[in-house]
Amino acid sequence: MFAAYGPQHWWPGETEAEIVIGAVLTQNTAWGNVERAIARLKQAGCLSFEGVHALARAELEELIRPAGTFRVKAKRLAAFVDRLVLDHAGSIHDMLAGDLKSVRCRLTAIHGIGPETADAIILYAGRRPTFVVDAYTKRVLRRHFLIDGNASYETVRGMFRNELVPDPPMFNEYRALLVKLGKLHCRARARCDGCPLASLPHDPEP
DNA sequence: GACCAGGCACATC
DNA sequence: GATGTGCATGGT
Repeated sequence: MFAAYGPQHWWPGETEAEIVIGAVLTQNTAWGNVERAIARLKQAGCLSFEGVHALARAELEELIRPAGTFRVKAKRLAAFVDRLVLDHAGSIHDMLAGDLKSVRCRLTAIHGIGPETADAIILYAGRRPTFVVDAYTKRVLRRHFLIDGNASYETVRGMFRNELVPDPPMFNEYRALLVKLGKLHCRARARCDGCPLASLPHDPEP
């Protein structure tokens, strides 16, 4: 995939705060809408943990509105920065330090941070070796008959963790390339009845 | 107008 | 433990 598509330059964010905020905002949301919300936060001078923490809930909601489900996501971002400030004195490095299992539990205990968002934060903001499993990853693996349709998040994550050298930059690139390929699969199937992809399992599994 | 997009929490069975 | 539903915007 790397030979075919080259580096994907993920995560598209400059700071740890921007990565975390993007990870929450992109939940069930197209990235283009997330970019617009992030641009509004930046414009308001609030694209930081302190900035988000200082905002009133209604202000935060209004700024991130383009990303959709803005009330839900404002609550989740507020929950994250609250834990960051209260438990780690506002230090993201402190929050992401310690053994990976503990860090993962710490993150998933926060309202609005599920397994995928936690792994995205750990890999892309913490640059630590955990694999992010998303719908595209499952789609690509399933269409290559590497998993079946009901494989759990942890099962798929375990495949990468057990069979690859835990190298964060490689995990970063691998997952980004899976998303790239997953999108191509999706589009190719949508417009090309005769292409070889059409013979692969449908989504969802028939 | 329907469907989907780099999920998650919550209710219910 | 498995399944269903609400959240809400913007692009196709």
